Amino acid sequence: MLVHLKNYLQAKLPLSEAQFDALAPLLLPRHLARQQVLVQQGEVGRYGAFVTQGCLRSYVVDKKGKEHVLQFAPENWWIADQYGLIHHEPALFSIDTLEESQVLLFGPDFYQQLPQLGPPLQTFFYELQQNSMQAMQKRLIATLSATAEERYLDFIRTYPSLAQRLPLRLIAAYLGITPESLSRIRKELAGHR
Amino acid sequence: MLVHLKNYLQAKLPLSEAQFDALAPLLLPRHLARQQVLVQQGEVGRYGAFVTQGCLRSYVVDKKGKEHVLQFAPENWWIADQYGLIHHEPALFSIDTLEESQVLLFGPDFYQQLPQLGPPLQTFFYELQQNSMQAMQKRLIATLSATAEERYLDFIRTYPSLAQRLPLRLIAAYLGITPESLSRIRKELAGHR
DNA sequence: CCATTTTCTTATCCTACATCAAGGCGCGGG
DNA sequence: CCCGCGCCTTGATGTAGGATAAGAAAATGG
Repeated sequence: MLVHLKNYLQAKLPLSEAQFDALAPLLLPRHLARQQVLVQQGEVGRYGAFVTQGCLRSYVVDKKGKEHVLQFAPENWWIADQYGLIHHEPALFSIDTLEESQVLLFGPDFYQQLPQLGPPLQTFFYELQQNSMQAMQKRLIATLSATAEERYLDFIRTYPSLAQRLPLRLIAAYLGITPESLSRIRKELAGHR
Repeated sequence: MLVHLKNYLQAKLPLSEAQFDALAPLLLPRHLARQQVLVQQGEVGRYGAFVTQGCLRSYVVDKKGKEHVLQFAPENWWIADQYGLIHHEPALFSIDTLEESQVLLFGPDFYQQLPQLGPPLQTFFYELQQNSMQAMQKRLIATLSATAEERYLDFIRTYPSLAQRLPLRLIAAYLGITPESLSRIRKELAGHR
């Protein structure tokens, strides 16, 4: 599965064999069944993941027991509680698999080793972080200012492959509405064609 | 006003005179009147700011003309559209002053020069960014899962000094509700004492 | 220091979405 | 084959917060 990561990286930046070989030992290939919990909200997590196959998500469970999905991570996405991992603090959210998946796990050492991996990789991960920050900002803005229907259309744009692949209750948990409401929104949208 | 920043930094990390002197030229002290726009949503911004006096905010205006506040920045806070600044891209949000303020402005060069400022400062700004990432995550989670009243209590905890200092419509724009609703919530809370 | 604008409150009515409840459909296991 | 069970839909009703309006209080600026 490491070869998958190599292809992914080489498509995005110039990367020598030596540089990739320095990165590889930090990553642990792993096969995960469906519904496996990788990080548990409130506990100190040990891993983040790069997804080569399948799909993961990060989510919180609120006091009323309701789930809220923060992020989906299908193929070629990174997912982690970066802050908790680096600072060895309890995670704000959980991470689990939605399907049988292939992942490359990394621990806190990954972030410590980053500076030694050379400028191209270091810059790449730095930008990755900035992108994720910006994505989060956009999401907050959308949550504050858009209707459920607009956010659903946004979701389809962000994760085109997932709209059909995931059960509707997960999409609803991402949008911050109930499955019933999403069902009605879909009906509404279907009618308008 | 640079001395203000120096005190702030020295309280947080070991910092030599030479290191501070390398940082100082990147910062432009500036006095701003109330309601001055520093960054305009949709335009390429030129500055971020460290606030030594007064208060700024970042916010978006949605298509219905409603304002949504992303962040407040009173004394000793940093505020910037980091992504847009670094990538010379149009800002996702605006930044303006809520009061007459003293700030230290910085441009895109600030981020370019960071690696040359030495480990303590570089690490500090790296962690600053992680904190802001985590704050954003917490905020997204709260927006998705908490009621307006809970978020108001959260706000008071996050910005104790601002609850009395800012007009209620700004707090409402931060919480994602109308001033009328916030007024009701306050009444409700006052009654329960 | 007055005129004007902004700010805050309160009341009434309205709407997007939640909650509760029931029924249909596809699907894997005995 | 049919039972049970997620999953999705649909309907009826409830509710948090929005929209609108109006008036009092406070801040701002000429």
